[in-house]
This record gives sequence, C-alpha cells and structure tokens, in this order.
Amino acid sequence: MSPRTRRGASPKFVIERDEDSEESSSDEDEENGVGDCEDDEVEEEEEIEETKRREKKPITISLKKVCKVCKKTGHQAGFQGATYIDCPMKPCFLCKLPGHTTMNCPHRVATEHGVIPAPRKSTRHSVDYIFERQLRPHVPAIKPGFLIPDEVTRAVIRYHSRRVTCLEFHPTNNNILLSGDKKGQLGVWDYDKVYEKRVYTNIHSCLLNTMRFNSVNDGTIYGASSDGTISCTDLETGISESMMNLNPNGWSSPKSWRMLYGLDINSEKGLVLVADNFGYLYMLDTRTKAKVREGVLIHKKGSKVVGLQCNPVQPDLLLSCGNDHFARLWDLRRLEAGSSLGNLAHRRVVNSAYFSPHTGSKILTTAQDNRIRVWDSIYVNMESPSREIVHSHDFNRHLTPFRAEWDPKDSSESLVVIGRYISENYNGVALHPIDFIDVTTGQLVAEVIDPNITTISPVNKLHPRDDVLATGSSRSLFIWRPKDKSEDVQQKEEKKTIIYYGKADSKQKKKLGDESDESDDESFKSKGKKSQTKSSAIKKVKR
DNA sequence: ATTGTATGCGACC
DNA sequence: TGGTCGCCCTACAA
Repeated sequence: MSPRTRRGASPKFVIERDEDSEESSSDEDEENGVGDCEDDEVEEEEEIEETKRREKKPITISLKKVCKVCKKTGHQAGFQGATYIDCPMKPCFLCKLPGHTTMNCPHRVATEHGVIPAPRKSTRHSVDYIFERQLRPHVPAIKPGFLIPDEVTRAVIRYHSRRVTCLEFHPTNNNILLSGDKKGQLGVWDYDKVYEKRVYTNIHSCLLNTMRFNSVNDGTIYGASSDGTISCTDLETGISESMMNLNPNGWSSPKSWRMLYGLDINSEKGLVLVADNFGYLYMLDTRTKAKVREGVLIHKKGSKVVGLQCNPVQPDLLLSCGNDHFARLWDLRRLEAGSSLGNLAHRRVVNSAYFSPHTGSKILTTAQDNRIRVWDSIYVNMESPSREIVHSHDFNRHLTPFRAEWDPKDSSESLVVIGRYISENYNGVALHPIDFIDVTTGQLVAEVIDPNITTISPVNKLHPRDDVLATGSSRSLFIWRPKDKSEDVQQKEEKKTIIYYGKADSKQKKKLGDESDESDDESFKSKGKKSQTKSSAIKKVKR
C-alpha cells in the first residue's frame, strides 16, 4: 500500500474542487487504477451531484474531474497508486524543461541520470593537468569500487519533535551522531549503544541550521540558528553558551529579524565564521568569544547566505553560497565587500557548496534548479561548471533543503550522496530513494531505499571514517551500513534495531511485526519510551 | 511576469 | 474526537 494514497472511510467518489482533495483510492483502485478505468457507477453519481450543484448555483464552476495542478479537464495529476502522474501542462518536474513529463524525461530514463557535459570539458588547459599532478598526486589511477551503505541497521523513528535540519558525526568518537531540528533542538545519539540518546531542548528557539565541532575541544559543538544566535554546547551536560545574538532586542518585525545559516570553523585562526539572511558574514574569536570585526557583506544585500566552508587544504580560502544564485570564493586574509576571488553562477538559489574533502580543488553545489554542479579545478577555471547533473531535489517550504555531500572517504573525490525528492514505485510502494552519484561521470551509482523510510530524506551525511551513512528523514534518524552478504539472515536480524518514539502508525507497526523486545535495558524503559521493535528483513525491491 | 519566502492543513488514527 | 503527521503546496510580495 502506498503511503501516499489516502483512504477515506468509504468514499465511493470524490468530486475534485479547487482545494487539494485527492482522489479516493482503495486497494482495487491501485491495482488496476491506471488510465481510463473510471467506474461507471461512480460516473453516474458524480453527474447527479453535479446537476444538483448546478441547480443551486446557476453560475457554474465545472465540477468535472479537473487536474489539481492546472484545473483543466482531460487529465489528472497526482498519485495513481504509488506512481505520480505529472500534469502535462507543466514543465517537467525533474529537468524543468517543457514538452514532456517526469515519466518520460530523458534524464530519468538515461543510465547516466542526466549529465550535461560542460562545454569546456574537451578544451582543458595544460595548466589544468599540471595542477592536478602537483596537487593531486595521490589520486589513484583506477577508482576503487564504491562501498555503498545500502541497509538500515539502526533507526530512531520520530526521535525529534520536528523535522531534522542537520546532521554531524563526532570527529573522534565513532558512533556519535549529532542532529539538529526545526525547533532548534540538538540530539546526541550513540547509534552503537542505540538507546544512549538525548535531546537538548533549551539551546535555540527555532531552526538549528548548521553545526560544527569545536576543533580544539571535540566535546563541544557550535550551532547557527534562525533565532539569530550562535551556540556553543557541551555535549555531556547540554549546557550551552550563546556566543552571539543578532537580535538582542527581541522580535520587532520580520524585516529586522536576523537569522544565521552558514557556519564554519577556521581552526588555524581560531575563528567561527557565520553568515546571516541579509548577506553578511561575521567572525568570532573562539577563545574571547568576541566579534573580531563587524559584519561584511559577502552576498547580495538582503539575501540569505546558507553555506560557508573553509577549504580543507587552504583554510584561508572561504566558500560561501546563498540565494543570490552564487557560490563565492574569498580570501580570509583580505576579506571585504566585493573582494571575492570568484563567483560561481547558478540559475537558481544555491542550497549548498562544498570543497572536495581531500584536495579542496573541486567544488560541488546543489541548486534549486534541480541540478548538481561540479567544478573540477577551481584554481584553473571558475567560469562554468565542469558538469551539471540533473537530479530531483526541488525546494519545498516544508522540507529541509537538499544538499549533495561528498563521501569524505573517497580518495578519488567523486562519490556524492543526496536524497531524491520524487518518489519511485517500488512494487506498489512509493519511496524516496537516497542517491549515490559519481560526479566525475554523472552516473547514478546506487539508489538506496528502506521500507521503513516512507518520507523524503533531504539530510544525509557520510561518516568520515566508517562505511556509514546517516539519514535524517522528517523527524527520524537512520543509520545505513553496507549489506553484509556473508552473514545469515538470522544474524542480520539480530544486528538491526529500530526504536519508536511517538506513535508508530498501525500500518508501519504491522509491516514491522511489532514484536516487543523484552530485553530492553532498564533505563530506556524507565524513561517511559515506547516499545522497541525489530524490523522484518528489508526487502529491496527494484522498479 | 518571475522568483523567493513563509510554517498550514487535510487526512488519518 | 483531538492530536499527530508529513508534504510533486500555494498565496503573496518584491
């Protein structure tokens, strides 16, 4: 049963009105519910209803089944079973070009998942090669096979009270995952000891947008929030100190309320760098906790700066991105408004921009035009990206923005992970996969799904050392590892732990077997949490 | 017209 | 019924 289909108590039919009412669907509907299978009886009732309405209201709005997107007749947008049918009047939801729908978009059908080769690819400058030889001497000639964490082994369902906004692995303690949410709460979870987890609720009052570990004391973490403050939190005690507050006088109007998004640490200089929603960058000294200087305008005035990162090789090189459609490069040593070293143009808002993790010579960006872009050698050419990869990661006001992230373990700097917005029909279930893309070719290396993850997964983070993927999907967290084919199913079952908070809906409980495990540790129970449930074996189903 | 921004609300248990 | 859930929304302003 598709998680996206909504079942009324027993409605035989629904007349689409101008609001967002979706067609009723029963199991039968789903099995043969494609195309023209309108039930005759339903048709009749509908007409009666229609005439009734007409009698009451002489000025008639057509009550014929109408597309909920364009309000025209003759087609219906929306889910048919687990497959979403696009409105043909709209540009393709995937590549944004008109003339076709997602279903037959060339970028969906293509094995290379929509790579647009950059025009400059064939005209590489010789300096480019020299640069690569000098700065990237250790890149293996043959890429090692990618090890994809494709199986969920740990999960906390409904862990946060609101959607997850960011994730961070502990830099030295291997099994600690930090998570931030829309309410500003901070989760600390030991996914090895599964039940060791807590949520600190008093740090921020809204959206915790970015977290970065303190480079000199990894027991504390910095956070940037839409409440306009930077926090520095002790992970053991949860005691938090506010390092900066951009709204010291509280709320007066939305025009003056300042929010913090991008954050990074420059450990060489002992600086915390943050940026706000008006285009300004701030620098703080990590020891004195004081502002090093006044805010500097680094993006279009009044525009949100959502990402900041110091180059891993040259920490003075700063990368920023935001919704003025640019990712920009800066030299921290002489940073002032308008002094950017380079400006990477995009067609829409840029959700994220990251240097490649080892050489720092590539840049990966995610933009709201449904394209992932890669600049292969930023020191040589910043004019245009080396590749644009069409990928579904639209903006939605209810979702944390999608961000393509490097695999920090991949020495060839080519593997990237990103959640997919559009769902696929996996044997009748609509699931939103998480994609692994080789950005040197644009090839979709893997799409991973789990029947427990029925929601969109915009937040994904690969572990810096282990073959582990962490996913934040709605309010839940998931830990993925590569499927161990050598072990028998029984053992794998033992390894797998799923914890429920809140209410698991009955469908999900049923699917998972809902066997309460009595061997729970006491502290967990005494906290009054719900039952622990072991999942059934994960069935990976292919389209 | 386009594009960015906001945090609601219908359907379900 | 009231609380919970999750988003191929959608109204509005610049």
